[in-house]
Amino acid sequence: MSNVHLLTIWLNVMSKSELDLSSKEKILNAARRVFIRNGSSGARMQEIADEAGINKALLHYYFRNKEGLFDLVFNDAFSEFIPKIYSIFSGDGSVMEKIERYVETHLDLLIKKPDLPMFVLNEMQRDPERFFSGILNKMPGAPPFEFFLKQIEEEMKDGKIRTMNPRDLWMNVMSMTVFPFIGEPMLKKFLIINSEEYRILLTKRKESIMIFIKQAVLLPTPNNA
Amino acid sequence: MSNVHLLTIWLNVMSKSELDLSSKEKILNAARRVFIRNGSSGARMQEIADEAGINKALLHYYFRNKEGLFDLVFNDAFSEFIPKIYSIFSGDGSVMEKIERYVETHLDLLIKKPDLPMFVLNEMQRDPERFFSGILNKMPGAPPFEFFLKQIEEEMKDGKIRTMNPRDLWMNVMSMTVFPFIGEPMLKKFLIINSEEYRILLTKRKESIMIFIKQAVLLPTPNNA
DNA sequence: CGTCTTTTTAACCAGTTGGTTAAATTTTTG
DNA sequence: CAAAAATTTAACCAACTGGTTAAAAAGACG
Repeated sequence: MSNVHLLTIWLNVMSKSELDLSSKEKILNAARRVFIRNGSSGARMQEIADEAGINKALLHYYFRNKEGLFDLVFNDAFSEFIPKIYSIFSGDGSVMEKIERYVETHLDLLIKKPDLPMFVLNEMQRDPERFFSGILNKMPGAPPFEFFLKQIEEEMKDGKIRTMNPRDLWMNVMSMTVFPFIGEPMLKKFLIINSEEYRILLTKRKESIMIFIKQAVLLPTPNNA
Repeated sequence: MSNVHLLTIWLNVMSKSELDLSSKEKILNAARRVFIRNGSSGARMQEIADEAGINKALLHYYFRNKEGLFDLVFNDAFSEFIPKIYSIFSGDGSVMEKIERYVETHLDLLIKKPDLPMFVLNEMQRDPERFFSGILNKMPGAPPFEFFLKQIEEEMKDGKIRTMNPRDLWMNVMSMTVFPFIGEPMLKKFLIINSEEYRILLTKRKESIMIFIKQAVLLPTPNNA
């Protein structure tokens, strides 16, 4: 009863004082790492507390329960990604320019947080609804996906890019961008390289992917030299 | 003490009478589904028993513990995949022929068991050693990966395929083949299609991928028409 | 029918885990 | 300094979970 009231007050204070410095963020970062490492059910609250350098009581002092903590971490994973995707695909530019901007943006983000896609896709497959009821439909404006698909079709009709199923094109682009961060252990075995060499490969990935896509998709321009 | 002995006898009997009909296989299939659905730590023995249509006692009657059951399921996932990969990449044929055989083979397998890659890659990232100490190094003969990488380099020198980092090529091929089975929930949202349409897309994927790769990689043959 | 294996029932247990609580202690802050 | 907030300590609990056990019941089989 009074518990709920105290919580409300506390939440207001917290969101107002944008200076959530150490402890709360330490916990969130620790939680992300532990959730990624062990999965949502494999993660232990004690482990999160240890990793954050605090104790379990304080953990529950800031975050009511495991589920809530997980949701926060999960939505955080999209808070950076989705808005960027929206702005890229709904903005100006040719199909190839948008693809290039997407590859660059997503790659930069994933190199900073390589464990994210495994975490996100894993939990998304476990509960797809969470994705739908999360950030995705809280974005302002219509999703740019339909618009972008039509744009692809138009450029195909105009002979700017090779004719193919637009969805296959998009699938290929996203696959080549994201999969290396998911299949790392297997790919390292197949490609016979260690973690260092793998990271170097990822660094050069943007150019590699774009050349590959352009060769596959771009038609030799007939008008100018 | 006598427990171990009984177990040994029981194992022999079991492996000899290759007629493990219903119950054992029912359990294994159920286990795979539950492990995929909930992850290794999220899976409950009771749930596996329920899904298999038997009870927990019988489950432990056939499989000592959760860990052993999981290992069986995990290795089963590779028992079909790895040998095929080995035979494709160590066999005869041009780079493009091998890529085509790989895409076709892996795609066929994944369409039958779409949940497998998420399961495998997930647990592989959690414990990469298991993969190394599993089927991979129990295969006869040297791994064909190094050989295939060299074959790619040779064909590039010979001007048969476009020059690029062979590892990037392999990475792209594998990404486009596997990722659609991992990113389904997200891709369905982005591509604005339902599960049925998505499955149709996957069916036509082999041709789509191969055309894409050929355009990206194949040089126009200079000698013949 | 009698024997052997499979399967069920049902109770039980020890360890783990998420979560609580209350008091003490420390840090911050006005 | 004094009040308030943050953090720790430590004990505790209910629920769940993997796993065991023993006896009974149901099938399979010669």
